[in-house]
Amino acid sequence: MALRLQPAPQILRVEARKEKEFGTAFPCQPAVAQSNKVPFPCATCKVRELAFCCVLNDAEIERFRDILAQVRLSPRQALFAETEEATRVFNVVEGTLKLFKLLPDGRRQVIGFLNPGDFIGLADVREYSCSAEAITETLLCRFPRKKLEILLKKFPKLEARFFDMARNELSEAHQKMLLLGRMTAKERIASFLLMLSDRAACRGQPRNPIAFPMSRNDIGDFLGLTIETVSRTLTRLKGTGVISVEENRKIIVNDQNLLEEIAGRI
Amino acid sequence: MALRLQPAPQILRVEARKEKEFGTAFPCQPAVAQSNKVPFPCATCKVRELAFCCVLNDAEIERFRDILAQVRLSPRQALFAETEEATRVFNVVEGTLKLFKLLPDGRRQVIGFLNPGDFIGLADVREYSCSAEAITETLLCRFPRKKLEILLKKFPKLEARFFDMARNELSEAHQKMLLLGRMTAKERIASFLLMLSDRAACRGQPRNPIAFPMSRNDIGDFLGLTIETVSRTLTRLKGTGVISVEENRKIIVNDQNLLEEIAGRI
DNA sequence: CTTAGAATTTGATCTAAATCAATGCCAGCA
DNA sequence: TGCTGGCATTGATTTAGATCAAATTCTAAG
Repeated sequence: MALRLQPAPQILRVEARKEKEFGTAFPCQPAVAQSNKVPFPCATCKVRELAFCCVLNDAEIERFRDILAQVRLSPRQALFAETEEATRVFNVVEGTLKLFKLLPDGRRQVIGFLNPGDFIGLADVREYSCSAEAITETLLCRFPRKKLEILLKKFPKLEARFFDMARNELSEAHQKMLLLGRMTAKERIASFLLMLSDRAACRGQPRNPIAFPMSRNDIGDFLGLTIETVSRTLTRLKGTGVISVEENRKIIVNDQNLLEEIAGRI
Repeated sequence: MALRLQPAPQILRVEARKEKEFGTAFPCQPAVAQSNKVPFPCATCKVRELAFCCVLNDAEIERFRDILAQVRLSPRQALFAETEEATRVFNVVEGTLKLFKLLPDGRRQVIGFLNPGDFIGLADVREYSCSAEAITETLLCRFPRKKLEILLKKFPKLEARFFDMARNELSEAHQKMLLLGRMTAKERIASFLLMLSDRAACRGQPRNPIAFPMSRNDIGDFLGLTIETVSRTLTRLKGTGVISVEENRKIIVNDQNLLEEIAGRI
C-alpha cells in the first residue's frame, strides 16, 4: 500500500491557468493559491475527520497534494452557477455556503446549507445542478473533478465513502420533500431549528444556543416560505416561550421536547 | 476476469425460509419463488439493459443467481415500511410502485414512482427511509442487502454504476425541491406530465399518449397538492387545449412546447 | 346487465401563507 | 451625532390552494 508522490509540475501549471479564468475566486487573498512551497494543508486540516478524507491515512492523502488548491470566498461571492460545466468539486474547510436553484422569474429554492466537512459537487455529473454562493467568509479545498475521480478508482474505500455520503444526502432529500410538500410553516421552522442544532452537534459544537449565519431570506427560500412568514413564525414561537431570539442570528431553545413535538418528531 | 459460480446451497435454504416470514410477498403466485430448477431469470430479463445489471456481462451476472429471488406484488400491497430494517433491496422488473413518507396524522408525501429498471433501496443504510407499495401488479428481483454489497466490492464497475444512479437521483431530488418549494399547482402538474413522458421515452415507450397507473391521490401526494387541486388543474389544462384526457389515466399532449413553457422549462 | 363502492370532478367556502406596505433596528461611516 | 442602506418585524389585505360537500363517472363483482 506504499504510495509514491507524483510531482507532476504540468498539473500545477494547468491549475494556475484555470485560476485566472475563474476570476471571482480570489477576491482578496491570491496568496492562498497552492504552490510547491506552501505546506501541505491536509497535514493541519481541522475538518479532516469530518470530510471524505477521513478514510485516508497520511500516506494516502499525500496523493491529493498535487490536485488540491485552496480558495477563499467573501460573503455573497459565487462559487459556481447552475448549468456551468461541473469541472470542479470542493470540500468546505471553513464558513458556510448555500446551494440554490432559480426559476427564470427570480423565485429561488435553497437546496442546502454547507458547513465545514461538507462536500460540494456530489450530485453533479456533467453540469452543476445548483448554484453555490458563500454566506460567510469561506475556505474551500478545490479539486478538478476528473482527477479526483481517477484517485477515486485507486482507493475503493474512498469511492465507498462517497457512495455513503450520497446515500445520506438522498435520505435527507426525502425528508425535505416531506417538509416542503406537507408541513405547515410552524413545523418547517421547528424542523429547521432542530436540523441546525443537530448539525452543530455533529461538528462538535454546542447544540443549544443555535447560532446561524443565514438571513431570513435564505431561511425562507430553504423552507419554501416568504421572509415575512419566517419572521412571524419565529415571533410566535418566541411568544409561546419555546425559543428565545438573541441578536437576530442566535436562537436559544428553551423547550427541546416541545420543539421536537412541533416538528413532528414525536 | 473469469468468474466461477458458487453453488452455496445453504444460501438458497436461508432465502426460502425468509420467504415465509415475509408472508405478504406471495399473494397469488408462490411458484415464482426461486429454485434450482427455475431457469436463471437474468438470462431472459427484459429490463437488464435499463437496470444496474447493464454493466455486467453474462458470466458476471451468474454471480447473482444465488442471491436473487423474484417476488410479485398485487396492487396496494406493501413491499416494506419506513423504519423497518433495510435488509433487502430490489430491482423493478414489471409494474409500478410508489415510495412515500407519512406524518403521524396521516399526511403523506410520495417521494417517487418506480418503474421497470429502477432500483429500490439505494438511499437506505440501516432503515428504509420511505415505505414502498405496489400500484400495479409488480414483479421484482430481490437481493439481501449485505450479500449484494459483498458482490459490489467484487465488481468496482457495479459500485460505480450505483454511485452514478445515486447522483442522478440526487439531482432529481434537487429539482423536486424546487417544484415543491416554489412552483404553482399549474407548473407542478405540467412538470409532472413532462416527467412521465420523459421516463416513458427512457424505457423505450411512446412519449406522447402518457399512460400512467397512479391515482389522482398519489399524484397529489407526489406534488404536494390535494386531489381536488390536481383534478381542477388538469381540467383547466384540458380547457386551454394543451392536453386531452382519455379514460382518466391517459393523457394526450396536444402542445408539447406550451406544456414545457408552463412547466418553466422555457 | 345491474349495482355497490370507489375514484374523480365540480362547486361553495375557508384559511394559511403570500403579497403589499410601512415601520423599526442596527452597523458602518462621514 | 446624525445619516444611509440593508435586514427584520409588524400590520392590512389578497389569494392560491385547502377543506367541506355533493354530484358524476368509472369499475368490478355478481
